[in-house]
Amino acid sequence: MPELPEVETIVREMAEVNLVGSVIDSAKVYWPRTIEILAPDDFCKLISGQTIKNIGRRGKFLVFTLTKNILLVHLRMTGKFFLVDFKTSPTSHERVRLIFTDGRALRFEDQRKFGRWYLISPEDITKLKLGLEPLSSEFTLKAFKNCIKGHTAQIKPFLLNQRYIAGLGNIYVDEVLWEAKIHPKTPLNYLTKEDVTSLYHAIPIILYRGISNMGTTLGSHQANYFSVSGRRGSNQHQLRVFRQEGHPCPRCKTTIIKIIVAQRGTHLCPKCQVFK
DNA sequence: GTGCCTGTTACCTC
DNA sequence: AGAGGTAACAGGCA
Repeated sequence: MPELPEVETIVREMAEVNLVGSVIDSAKVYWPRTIEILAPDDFCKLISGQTIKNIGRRGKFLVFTLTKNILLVHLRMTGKFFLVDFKTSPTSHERVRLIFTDGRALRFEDQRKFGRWYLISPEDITKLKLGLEPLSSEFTLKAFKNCIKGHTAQIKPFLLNQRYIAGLGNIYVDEVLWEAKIHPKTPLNYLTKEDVTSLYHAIPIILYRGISNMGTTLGSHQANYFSVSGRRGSNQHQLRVFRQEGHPCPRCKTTIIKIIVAQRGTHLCPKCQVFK
């Protein structure tokens, strides 16, 4: 669930609640496999005493710049952060907790246990196999064309692959392809020049919309996306095709259908997005 | 209870 | 290169 807009919302909210500048007093690990690379004890020892100098994002990774290290967090399916008082007891899905010297604590909940934390040295951030940042200045039409060049894969799995463009997941890819009027199974080498241009423009449009709506929170159950303060996003009300099967296409009123592409549920308008 | 579905990614084989 | 399958894991849902 958390894709680029959700992660970006979390980053911004962490700044709003003045997490930058906080000093980590200690850490607790309730599910060891959340911590990659280091043994949980070593992780806790190493991170204790460090100050959060900055909080940013790279693709779907949260990037905490600490005094000595970089902390990368990937939320995968159900990872969530909450700011609590350090006295609050851990919840059943709490996997890691950072306790700050001011009495606050950052709780990491992750129902499905796929979320991962990586405490690395600053140099190692370059080892992330991530492609273009779609909302940065590096995402030019030229760079986009260049990253497509030579590939023959279907467009949807390509857009989901973080090594080419970083940050898109199943929801936003379906929305992008609807916006650009491209069928999800279209091979990259079949895209016209016009297709590539509309795709290039659709990506930031869809991502910025998601961010301005503070992310997508589908349904009501707990596994969903919630921001650090427990706020829901509202982008689910702006989805044009994702989980809209049976409803009319907002553009042409044709009934939205759901198919499977690369083993992923895929939503599209069969009239706007014709397979060529 | 049973089987199927789910927003992510890594790893494997062909 | 890319397609397809499996796995990690838990819970909702019919």
